[in-house]
Amino acid sequence: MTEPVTLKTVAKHAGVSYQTVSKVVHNQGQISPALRQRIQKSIDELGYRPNAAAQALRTHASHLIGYSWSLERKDHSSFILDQFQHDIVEDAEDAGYHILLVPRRTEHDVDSHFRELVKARRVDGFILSSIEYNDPRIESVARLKVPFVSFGRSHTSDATACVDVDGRAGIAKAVHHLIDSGHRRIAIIAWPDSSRVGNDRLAGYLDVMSDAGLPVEPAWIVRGTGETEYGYSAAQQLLAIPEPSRPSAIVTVLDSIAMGAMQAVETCGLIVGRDIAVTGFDDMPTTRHLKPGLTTIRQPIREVARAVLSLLLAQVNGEQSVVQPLMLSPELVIRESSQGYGHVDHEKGALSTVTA
Amino acid sequence: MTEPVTLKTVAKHAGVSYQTVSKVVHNQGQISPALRQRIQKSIDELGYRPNAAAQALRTHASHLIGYSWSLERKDHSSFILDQFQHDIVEDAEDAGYHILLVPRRTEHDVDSHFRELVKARRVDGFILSSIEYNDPRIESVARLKVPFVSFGRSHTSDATACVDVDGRAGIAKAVHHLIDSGHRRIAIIAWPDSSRVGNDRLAGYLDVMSDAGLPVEPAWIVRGTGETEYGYSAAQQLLAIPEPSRPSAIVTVLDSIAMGAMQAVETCGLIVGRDIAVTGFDDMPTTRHLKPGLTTIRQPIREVARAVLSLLLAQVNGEQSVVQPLMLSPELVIRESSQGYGHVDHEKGALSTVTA
DNA sequence: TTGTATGCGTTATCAT
DNA sequence: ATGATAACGCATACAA
Repeated sequence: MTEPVTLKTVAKHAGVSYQTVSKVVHNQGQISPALRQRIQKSIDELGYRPNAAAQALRTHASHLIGYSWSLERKDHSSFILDQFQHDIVEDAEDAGYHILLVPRRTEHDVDSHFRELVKARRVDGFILSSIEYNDPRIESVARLKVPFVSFGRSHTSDATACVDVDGRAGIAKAVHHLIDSGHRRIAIIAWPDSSRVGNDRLAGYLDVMSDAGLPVEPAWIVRGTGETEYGYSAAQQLLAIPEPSRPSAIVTVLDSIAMGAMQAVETCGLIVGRDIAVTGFDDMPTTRHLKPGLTTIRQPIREVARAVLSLLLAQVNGEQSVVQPLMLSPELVIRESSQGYGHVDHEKGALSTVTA
Repeated sequence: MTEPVTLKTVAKHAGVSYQTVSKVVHNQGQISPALRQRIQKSIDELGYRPNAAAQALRTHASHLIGYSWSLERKDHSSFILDQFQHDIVEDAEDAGYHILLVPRRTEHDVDSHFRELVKARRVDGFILSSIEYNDPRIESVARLKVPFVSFGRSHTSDATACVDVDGRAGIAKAVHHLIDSGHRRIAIIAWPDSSRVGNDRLAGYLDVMSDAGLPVEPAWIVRGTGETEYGYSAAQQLLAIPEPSRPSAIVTVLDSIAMGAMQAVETCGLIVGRDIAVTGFDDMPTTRHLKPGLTTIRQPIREVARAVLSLLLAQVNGEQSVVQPLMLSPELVIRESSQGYGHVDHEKGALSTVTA
C-alpha cells in the first residue's frame, strides 16, 4: 500500500548503485566492511525485502511448495494431519519456503490441476498426504516430472519418493507387549481391506500372532469404518464371543476407535486394564486423560515432516534422491489400558514410554 | 523441468507477435475471430499458462492469500478449522487465488513475520482464524495497512473486518429448545473466562435463562478446559448436586465435551435423553452416530468461508468494505439427546433439523 | 572494490 | 487489427 522499497530505493539512500545493494543482500562479492555496514543500515532502516515475484521470475524458483491433502480420507486421524501440516509449514519456513494449499478436486480435475500449477511455475514441488491405493495424484504429479514427496505410500508407487510410518511395526510392538503381559486371545479392530494403512497395521498383528504361534480366530478380526461409534460396536461384537475364545485383549488401529471400545467394555461391566486390555494408535492428546490411560502407538510426525521436506528440497536442488520409501518407526506408549491378566506386567510400570 | 512455454513460444507457433497472444489470453483488443481461434489453438496445443511470477511482478498482485491459523487454540474444534481451511481454499481457487500457510510463531515474531510477507509482496492479503482476546496478529496486520479478514473476533478489534458465528444465539436456541421441552434446571459446561468464544456462548445461556425468569444456581455453571475428559468430570460434578437443584439438562459448548458428559450420565446409571438432556456444539460427524444422537448446534462454516473470502477480495480490489463484524447464525440440530422430561417434546420428532 | 548491461515473462501504451 | 517499445524488480556476467 505504501511506497515500495526496492533495491534502487536502498541504493539511493546509501549512495551506491543498486547492484551493490544486491550483493550485500546476498553476501556476495568483495565489499569493504564499512560500505557493507552502511548499506545494511539502509536496508534495515527502509525495511527492504526482496520482491518475491521479481526474484522468482529471475531465478526460476518460486520457493513455494504445493501441499495436497484431503479432508475426507480418514486413514489418518485429523489430529495427525493437522500436526503434519503444522510441522511442514514450520520446516519449510526455516528453509525459506512457503506452503501453498492445493485442494483435492474431483477425480477428473486431478491432472489438469497439478499441471496448471506447474506450467504457471507457481510451485517448485509438491507434498502429498492421505495417499490411497492407486492414488491418481501420484501418477499425475510424476508425469509432470516435478519434484514431489508423499507422506504415506500407494501400492503402485514403489518408485517414488515417500516417507511413511511403519504401522506394521507399530502394531507389532503393541501385540508383543500384550503377549508379554500374558495375553493369548488377542483381537483386532481394523479397517476394510480397501485401506492401505489398515492392511499394513493388520499385517503387524498377524505377523506377531503367527510368530508367537498363537492361533487367530476369524472372529477376532473385525473390519469396518468409523471412529468412536465403530469402536463401540466392534468391541461389543468381540465381547459377545462365547467364553472359551472370547478375547482378553483388543488392539485397534486408531485412538478414537479404542475409546469406543473402552466404552463398550465398561458398558459390559468389565474393567479396561483389568479384565480386558485395549490399545490405540496415534497418541492423541485426549488419550492420556482417559481413565485408564490408553496404551497407544505414537507416530513420529515431527520426524516425518522433517524427512519429507528434506527429501523434497534435495530434489528441488537437483540432487539425486532416493526413490525408496523411507520408513519411520512409531513408538509404543504404555499406559494402564493394556494391563490385564492380573496385572502380570505391573512391575514394568504404567505410564512409561518404551522405544523399542 | 521441460522447455518453458511462454508468450513468445506461442506467438512463434501461431505466426504472430507475442503481444497479440497476450490479448487473446485476456480477451482484449479487437482481433479477428479467425486469428483468435488459431492462437487459442496454439495455446491449447502447447499447454501455455502465464508465468505466475512474471504476472505478479507486472501487475503487483500475487493472487496469494496468507492464512494464519493455530494448532493449539482449541476454542474451535479442529473439525471446524479443518472444514474452514478446506472451504477457503476452494473458494479462493474459484476466484483465481491460492492460500499460503502462515505459521504462528512466538509472540515476538508475530510482527516481523507478517511484515516480511507484505514487504516481499508475497501475498495480497490475510485471513486469520483462531482469534483470541487481544490477539496480537490483528494489530500487527492492521498496522501494515494490508487487506485482511478474520474468522472470529477479538474484543479490541471492533473496527476490523471479520466474520463470526453467533455462538450466543446458537446456545440460546439450544436453551430455548430445552425450556420448550419442559426443562427448568439447566446447567452449562463452559470454558474459562479467558475464552472469548466461551464467554459468548455462556452469554447465550444466561440471556435465555434470565428472559425465561429461570433462576441459575452458581453450581450449574462449570468452567474449564479439555474435551471428552473435561466433559466427563464436569458432568460428574453436576450430577453430584443434591436432588432439589440437580440439573435435568446439560448444555455444553462443544460436541466432544458433550460426549464426555453423556458418558458420565450413563455411568451414573441414568439415560441421556430420558433422565437427563445433553446438547453439544459443532455437529461433528461422529455426533450423529452416538446413541442417543446428540442434539447440537451446527456452524455454517461453508457460508463463513464464503463471506470471509468475498470480504477479503473486496478489500484487495480496492472496494470500500465493511469494518463491522458480520455475524452468521448457527442452526439447532435436534436429535434424541435433548429429550427428557417424559419425552414431553416427543411429538416434534427426533432427528429433525430446525432452522430458527 | 564498485558500477554497467542484459534478460527473466508479462502487461500496457502507443504507433502503425 | 496488429506490432514495437518500455517497465515491473531482481541477479549476474562482465567491465572498470
